[in-house]
Amino acid sequence: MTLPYDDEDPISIEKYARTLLNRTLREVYQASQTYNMGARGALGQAVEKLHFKYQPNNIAAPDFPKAGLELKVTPIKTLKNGELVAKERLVLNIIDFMVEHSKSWEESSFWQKNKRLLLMFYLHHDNAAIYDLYFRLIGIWDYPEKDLLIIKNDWKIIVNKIRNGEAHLISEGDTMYLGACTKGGGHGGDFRSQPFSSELAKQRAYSLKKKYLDIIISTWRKDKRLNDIEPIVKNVKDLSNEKSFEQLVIEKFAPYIGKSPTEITKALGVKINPNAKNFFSTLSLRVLGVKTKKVEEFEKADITLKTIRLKHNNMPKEDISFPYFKYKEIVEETWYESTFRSYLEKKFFFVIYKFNKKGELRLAKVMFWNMPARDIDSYAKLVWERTVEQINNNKAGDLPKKRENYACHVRPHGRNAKDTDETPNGVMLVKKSFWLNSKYIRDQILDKSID
DNA sequence: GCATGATCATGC
DNA sequence: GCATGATCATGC
Repeated sequence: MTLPYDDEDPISIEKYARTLLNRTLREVYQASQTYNMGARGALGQAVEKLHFKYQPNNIAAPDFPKAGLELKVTPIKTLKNGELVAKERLVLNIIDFMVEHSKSWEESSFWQKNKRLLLMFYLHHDNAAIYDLYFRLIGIWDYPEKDLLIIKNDWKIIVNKIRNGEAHLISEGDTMYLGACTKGGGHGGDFRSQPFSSELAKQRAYSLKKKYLDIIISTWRKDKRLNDIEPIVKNVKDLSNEKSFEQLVIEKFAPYIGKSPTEITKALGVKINPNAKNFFSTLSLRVLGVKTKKVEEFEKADITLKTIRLKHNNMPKEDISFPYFKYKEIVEETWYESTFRSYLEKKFFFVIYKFNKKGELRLAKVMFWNMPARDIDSYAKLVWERTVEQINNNKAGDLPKKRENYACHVRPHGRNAKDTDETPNGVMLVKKSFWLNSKYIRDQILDKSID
């Protein structure tokens, strides 16, 4: 059968893909309802069959092997402020723990299949048949060289966990752009064996983080929000196989360890209002050489920059809060797919200051941190489950306290006591959220380098 | 000195 | 007006 495009030529394929831009499959193909409408991935399969005229496959090579292109059909949505963002992460191929560990980067299943993506973003609609969804952005995505260095390092982190017999301890927070997300069995229910440990590990697939997709979308749309974002890595040569992004960032702070915020400001030769509430975060941005409000790499990797001030006994002055939860929504969640768990799987960048004996603040240390998978599925899980149980038992007024759990607790988090939310039992109660305990944070950051 | 409850400041 | 991150106040 003659194809309506040249399957050896990526540009021809991209051009042909774009004929679906701002259209639906039904408009183009008068599609019947033959295919499974609701199934996940059904639209992708329909695009392969109806539009590209090939049978969906399950091979290790890209979908268009001769052109070296992997086709991905993935949803976007519009936020209340009109911004267009990815609806979810982009799930790529499943990782075969038994095989992947023996591969080099070049031979890896990720690189073999996904080195060049043909992305077709469609606008998500809750109740629409797959034939009635509109394609809004279509194009080939070539990872910028700088991104590729970070992705390559991400891949090493994932594979090293397998090599260390820790496939069961992989967390999306371990990596920056390339994640290893759970796949199958209701997300986290499908277990596989791993080569260097007898522990079963959740089946995982490579994925591109949602925030990484957001930047692809913004880039293609030339969104204004890109003006607020500036990269730390100005030049590809800033990174190498020997120097990861994290190391580069830590090096940028190294000259200022032991210095006061004022001294750092002076040394940088910048003017920042020391009374502004965002003084510390602005100072960190300037140390990183970023003049705008946001760091590109942090945005794409969904890394939260947090300033922590340690008291003289190394205890952080404050606990770390998360957004409040809605009582009626949290009881409908499962732990594994809970909002709280998704917050905990993110990476943090801690800029840690410490009060010295005279009560003066000095930069003590910077570090990237994400909550170890073990802690997430033990301490945090217990607190979350107890919280749901109490709310369900009409005891939303008595949720896990700080002394009850080593890592986290629940406490009010509204504008004031009158800022309330309705419980499943119809009672109005002050808004609450999960918090990470200062003591737990202390133990996570404690190191001989702080004294 | 810490746990707990409460509120502030900022930005959208 | 509200969400969110940051911080304060009180009492044990």
